[in-house]
Formats: sequence, structure tokens, C-alpha cells
Amino acid sequence: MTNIKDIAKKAGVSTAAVSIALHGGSGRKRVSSERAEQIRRIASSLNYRPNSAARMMTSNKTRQIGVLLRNAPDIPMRNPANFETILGIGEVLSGAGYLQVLVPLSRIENEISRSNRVFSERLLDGIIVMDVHSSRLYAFVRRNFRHSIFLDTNCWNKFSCLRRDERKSGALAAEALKRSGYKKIIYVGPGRGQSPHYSVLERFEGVNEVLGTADGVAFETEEVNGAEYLENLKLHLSRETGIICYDTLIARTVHSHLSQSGLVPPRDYGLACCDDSHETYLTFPMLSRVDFNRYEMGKLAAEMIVGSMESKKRPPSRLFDVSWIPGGTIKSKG
Amino acid sequence: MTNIKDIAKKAGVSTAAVSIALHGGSGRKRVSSERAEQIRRIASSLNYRPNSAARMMTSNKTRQIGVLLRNAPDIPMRNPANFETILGIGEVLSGAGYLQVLVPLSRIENEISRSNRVFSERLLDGIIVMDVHSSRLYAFVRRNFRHSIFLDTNCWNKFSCLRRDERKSGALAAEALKRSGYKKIIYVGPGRGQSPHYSVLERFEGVNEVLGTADGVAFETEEVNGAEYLENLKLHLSRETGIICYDTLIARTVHSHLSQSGLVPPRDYGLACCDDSHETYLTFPMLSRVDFNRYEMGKLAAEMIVGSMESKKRPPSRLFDVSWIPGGTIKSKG
DNA sequence: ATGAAAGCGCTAACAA
DNA sequence: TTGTTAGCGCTTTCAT
Repeated sequence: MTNIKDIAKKAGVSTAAVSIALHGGSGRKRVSSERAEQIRRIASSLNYRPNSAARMMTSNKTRQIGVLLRNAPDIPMRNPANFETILGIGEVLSGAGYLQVLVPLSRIENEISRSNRVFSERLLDGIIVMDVHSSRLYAFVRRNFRHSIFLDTNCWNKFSCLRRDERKSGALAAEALKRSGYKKIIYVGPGRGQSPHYSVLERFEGVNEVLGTADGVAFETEEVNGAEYLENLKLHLSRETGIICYDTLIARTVHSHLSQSGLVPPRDYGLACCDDSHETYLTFPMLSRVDFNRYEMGKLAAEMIVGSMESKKRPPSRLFDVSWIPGGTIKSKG
Repeated sequence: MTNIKDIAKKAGVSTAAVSIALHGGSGRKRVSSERAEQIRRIASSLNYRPNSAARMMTSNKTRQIGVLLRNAPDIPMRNPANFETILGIGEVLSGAGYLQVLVPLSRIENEISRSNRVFSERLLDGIIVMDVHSSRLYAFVRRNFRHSIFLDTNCWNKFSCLRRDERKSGALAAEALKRSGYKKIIYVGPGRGQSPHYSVLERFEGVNEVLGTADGVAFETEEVNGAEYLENLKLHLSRETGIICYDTLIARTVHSHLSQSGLVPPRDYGLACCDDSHETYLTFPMLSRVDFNRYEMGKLAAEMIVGSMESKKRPPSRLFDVSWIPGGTIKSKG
């Protein structure tokens, strides 16, 4: 592998000149432009590729950003839509010259393993944390990484956090069904087990704010566990019934299951969803739902961390706004 | 930041002793175990974290593996199911002490950009290539990276490639519909535009082998472009009609669209799919389809590249086998 | 504008 | 078993 020494020798200049010619920012020049041009030619003729380890060492920066997420084996592929966020992050990071390092953590306990290079060595300039982790992990990240963003996690502070407005998303879905005149509305979501994602609580609260005390609407709840909830739903269904699903996975599960019995919205029941995904846009665009552009949210998170690295200021936390997509799985009017 | 020099000073030993005590493999010991223990204690009391840039430099290895994939803006989020593969890769890599670097490439032309650090510097020990790229890129990767795996790409050679048996997947879906006695069978897939993914060609060929010359079955094709194909399908549907979809995105799109008109399988038509995904397993488990465990395929790819790095041998190419999942969207017998 | 040289943190070869 | 030392490739003073 050729290095700057080889180039320096061939060009008859010092290694310093080569370094400056190749990487010296366009600040005050320190090498005549002819020399620089000549050096660049030689470099490319020698197929020179800088040794980034050496550059990392001298600059004390890796220009690598980690993205933390949960994965197998305890909850394999917990949220498929996270991919959109990751791709959004990747677009901004690669545009800014940063590498995106994916860090899957398996267990919520004991996640800060000494054997994980991400925690035991120092090869990330910053970290974007996604998913639910222990508060111990959140604290560890804040303490051990100069730059961090908590993206759609249970961690919420004044700085460095980014979340979707989950309460509003619940409220929007509930209002839409109520407005359409459904007499019975069933909220279908995961149970509030130990340390659930904050959206599990907030979406329900948003729904409950609208429907908990609403006149003329019977409000019920169906907890997702196993498959029996699907049979329950079928039994309690009528044309006056609206279903609100926590996320698109549940919405699609409910939809495909009920369609097996010939029940389809909006004819036989109303279907609304507090969540969204690009895949839903592609395969189930008629679903009445609250939008969630995870790709844009990922881009925003990446911009926040890149900005904080360049300005040395911690970015203020932000709430990602949501809006209603009418779709076609609820009836148009009472 | 503390370094081995600090530790050496505090322990009254040489830096070499520290280096060996902390990282020296369990080979022949070069430091007495008491010393080693003491050194480890001091290191952790000083909250020592090795500088990986320095280690990369001396070892001439980064222990970082890249995963190349296509992305925005020309084809944003082209294949959501790729995430499963990536998570599978991640599980094996992180278990083996490698970092997973995600490399999104935007344009198929001009993808080998000088401004992309992955290509201009040397910070990856190996690369796993996913998705469709130019043959120029495939060649570049082979030339410039000691270790590479071509995973589900158009690139196929004797070594370092991993693919699903796409022809068989087409054949399995076709046979299932034929066996059930459908009189008309429609294949719904993307058009064969310029440089399509190899599965676009092979799945169709598999289907065509079975149905092209079959007696008593009318075989038709519907190309996916825009949304009009969905209306076409609806017009030509009957209880004697079976639909074969190229992938789960199309299958779900067809399914949700037709259900809007009250048409549901297996009552009103038969629905089979040549593809699979974890999300399908979760939300549409009754879909009759050919299995595809991308997570396992990702794990296998990662094992191939890790193995090749440790054995210095290029791994022979492999074909990932598939099998039929009966599901419940086609009728049981003729 | 240019070159010489120090040093980043670590590992490995060599000496003791 | 230990300590000393010479690099790894690059950037950055500091002289010239």
C-alpha cells in the first residue's frame, strides 16, 4: 500500500507537503498550486488511499457515528420500520462524511458489555440511540460519548432528544373515528408490561383523552397478546364499530385476519391507525392513519448530531409533529 | 483520556507489559498473572479505554465490515425486507467482534465516488454487497477489498456469492396453484427493465417452466407499473383464478386493494407469493408463499466473510434453499 | 513556500 | 518474565 512517504519521494518533496496538498483544507495555502497539482497526479497514479487509522489517531476523531438498536434473540426484529429511520440517518451522515455503524444490543439487562468494542474502545464520535433500553444505558451513553441523540426512546430531556408527538397521534385517530359517528370504538394495542416504549402509553392516553368521556360512544380496549384478541375482535364487530390500532403491524394483522371471514373496512367496520410506515404507504395506502415519516425523522436526528459536533453545542430536544391521513378504511360520515 | 503509558507509570511497569496484560491473547504468557491482575485493576480504576485507531494502525486491520446497499433518492427504501438481512449480518458480526458499517449508495452510475470515504480511504476489512449495482462496482469491490461477499446480488461466481434459489421459488408457487386446480393463473411482477434484480428474471422463469406448457391452465402475466394493473386484475378475476405475486409487497398490495371491493382469498380468488418476510409472518401469516428467512441468510453471509478473514480462503458460493408454506389463501383442492 | 522532526497510542522485535 | 525501542502513517509545529 502506498503512503505519503512514497509520494513524497517520487515527487521530491517532504511528507508534510504531500499531506497538505492532499488534505489541507482550502485555508491559507501552504503549497504552491503547481506542486499541489503534481502531487495529486502522482498520488492518483500510485492509486494512493489514505490510511484512515493514522488520520483518526492524529485528529483524535473517527468520524464514525453509531446507531444503537435492540435486536435478537429476546425480541428479534422488534420494529421493522426502524429501517426507514436508519436509512434517513444514513443519507445525512454519508453526505456529511461520517460512517454509520450499526450496533445491535441483544439484552436489556447487561447490554453494556465489556466485550462490545463500541463500549470498551473509543471508535465512535457520537451515538444515536433508538428503541427501548435500560436507564443505565442511557446514562452510560451520556457519560461516555461526547455527542449523543436519543431518537424515539424513553429518554427525554431538554437536550439531544427527538420524539414523535405520540399523544397527538392517538388523539387524531380517535377524533377521526368519533367524527365519522362510530358508536363503539375499540383500541387495540400492546399491554403496558414492564418498561414499554413511551408511545405505548402516550398513544393510548391521546385516544383516552378524546374517547374516555365522549358521549354516545362506547370505548373499549383490547390487549394484544397471542392470537385470541383477533377472535375477540371478530365477535364484537359491527358496522357501528371502529377499531384504533396502535401501529401498522397490528392494523395489518387485524385487517388480514378479519378479511379471512369476509369482513372488510369500511363496509363492515372502521379501521384507523396511530402509526405509519413507508411499507404501509406502498402496500396499504388506503389505511386511515396518522402519518409518520421515519425517514425524515432519521435525517433530522442525523442533522442534530452532525450540527452538535460542528458547533460544540448540544441541540435542544424536538418534537416531531404528526397529521392525519384520511385514507379509506373508515366511513365518510355518521 | 488515559493511555497505556499512564497505566504503566502507575503500575511501575513498561507499556509493553500493559499492552500484553490487557490484550495479549491467552497464548504463551509474557506477564505474571499477579502483575496482569494488578494492571487490569489499575486500568479499570483509571477507566481506561483503548484507542482503537492506534490498534488499527499497528495491526493493519480495522475489524470493520461494510454492508453496501442502494438507497435514495433514485429508489428510496427500495427493499424494506433488507433490514432483516442486515440484522442477521449484525448478529454474527458483533458476536465475532466486528463492527457493521452501513454504506448506502444513491446512484447506480457514479457510485464509486472519490468523496465516499469507504472507497477513498481504507477503513473496512471486508464488504458485503447487497442489492443491484453496476458491474463496475462489483469489479471495484473485488479488486479493492481483500474480503467480499455478494449477497443476493446480480453478481454470481464460483466464490463469495450467496443467493436464494429463485427459480425454485417461482416453481413452488406455480405448482401449488396448479395443484389446487385453478383454471387461470396470473403472474404479477415487475417489468424486466434495465438491469433488474436477478430474482425478477428467475422467479418468472420458475413459474413459466411449470405453467408455460401446462394443460388446462390459462397462463397470463400482469406487469406492475403505476396502479392500473390492480384494476386490470379485478376485471379478470374469478373463483377459478389464481394470482402469483413476485414478492410480499405486491401480494399485500393486491390483497388490500381487492379487499376494498369485498374480494378476499381463498373465497374469491387464489393468492400465492414467491417471496416472504418476517413482517409477513407477523401481519399476514395466512399468505400462501415460498419461505425466505433473510435473517438466516444474513447470518450465513456474515459467517462466510468472517470465515474467509480467519482462514484466508475464499468461501465457495452457496445457494439458499427454499420451501413451500401452504398458508390459507389458496383453495385446498381442485 | 518548504522541509525536518516530534509525536499521536499501541504492538512487536529485540535485549536483558 | 520483564524493559527498551523502533516503527505504523499521518498531521503539525517549528525552523529555514
